[in-house]
Amino acid sequence: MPPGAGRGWGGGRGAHGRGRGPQPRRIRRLLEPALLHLLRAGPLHGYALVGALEDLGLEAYPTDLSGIYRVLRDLEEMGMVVSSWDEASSGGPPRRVYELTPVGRQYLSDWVYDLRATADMLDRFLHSYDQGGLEEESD
Amino acid sequence: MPPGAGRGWGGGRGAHGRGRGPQPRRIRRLLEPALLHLLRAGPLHGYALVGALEDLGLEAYPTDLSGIYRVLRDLEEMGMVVSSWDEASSGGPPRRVYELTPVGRQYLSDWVYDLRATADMLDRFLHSYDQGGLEEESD
DNA sequence: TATACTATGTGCGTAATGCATATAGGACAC
DNA sequence: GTGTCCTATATGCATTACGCACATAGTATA
Repeated sequence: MPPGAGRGWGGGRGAHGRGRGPQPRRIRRLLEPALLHLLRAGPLHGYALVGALEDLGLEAYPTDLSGIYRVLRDLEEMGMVVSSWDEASSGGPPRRVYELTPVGRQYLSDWVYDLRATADMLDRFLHSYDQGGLEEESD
Repeated sequence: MPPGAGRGWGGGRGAHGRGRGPQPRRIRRLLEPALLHLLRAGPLHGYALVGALEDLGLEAYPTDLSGIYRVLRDLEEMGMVVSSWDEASSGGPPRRVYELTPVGRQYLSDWVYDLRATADMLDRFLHSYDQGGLEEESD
């Protein structure tokens, strides 16, 4: 049993005993840099960002729509993005389109710096695990 | 402004993220596999695990003692470790010594599998970021 | 007795976030 | 023109992870 009861925490609300609830995303607030990164390619609205996220290869991070909208509004409040209502509606309610700001670009850069440090740390840990396992493989 | 600052994480004590000072814990519950991994080398008590954690190279994850004790107790409740009071006291209150169980070893293995997936995902994201930045450097 | 170091543990507040739900425009079937 | 579905945005609620403050207690020593 993996820590999160498998990688399917987007599908079924399975049974898991203990006090361990479903294991959500591993990296905190990853949605924030992910959305900012996607907006580098051009303005997008929230609903479209879902598919873009999957294309990014974050399939292990199936995100609830509400999370995306929330993060986008937070980012706008922080000045990292600006939004406007899309005029050219294409069969549906109006879309709020988000665009990356220079400040947001820098913020993303900081995020990436941080994520690299996290990745390095992870690699060190995994390497240590592999090393430590050499003599433990008697099992 | 780094991702963690100004939102109640790193800003509390004058320190900010970006290289120095404590940073917000990026990977959820990393303490769990970290402690299990350390226990692979042999039984240890909570207080000793602090130093061991630092030696592990998780300096970016300065952990509060309470967190360690809490995780250890949770792990024991899950059957991943077993504890016993250390007889040979060495100048201080009794120590509760934790030992990895076979189930815990497997659980750690699962954790590591999961962390590798996270590391891969992170690498893909960072690579995508680097790629996407090629044409954006006009700014 | 007081202080300091070791060692374990609890209480509390908050950020992050999954899930359910609300609201509403547009398209199409009936 | 009503019902249904898809698109699209948004709010409410409960849970989890976890940092920080604090409580408890054994030992040593001044």
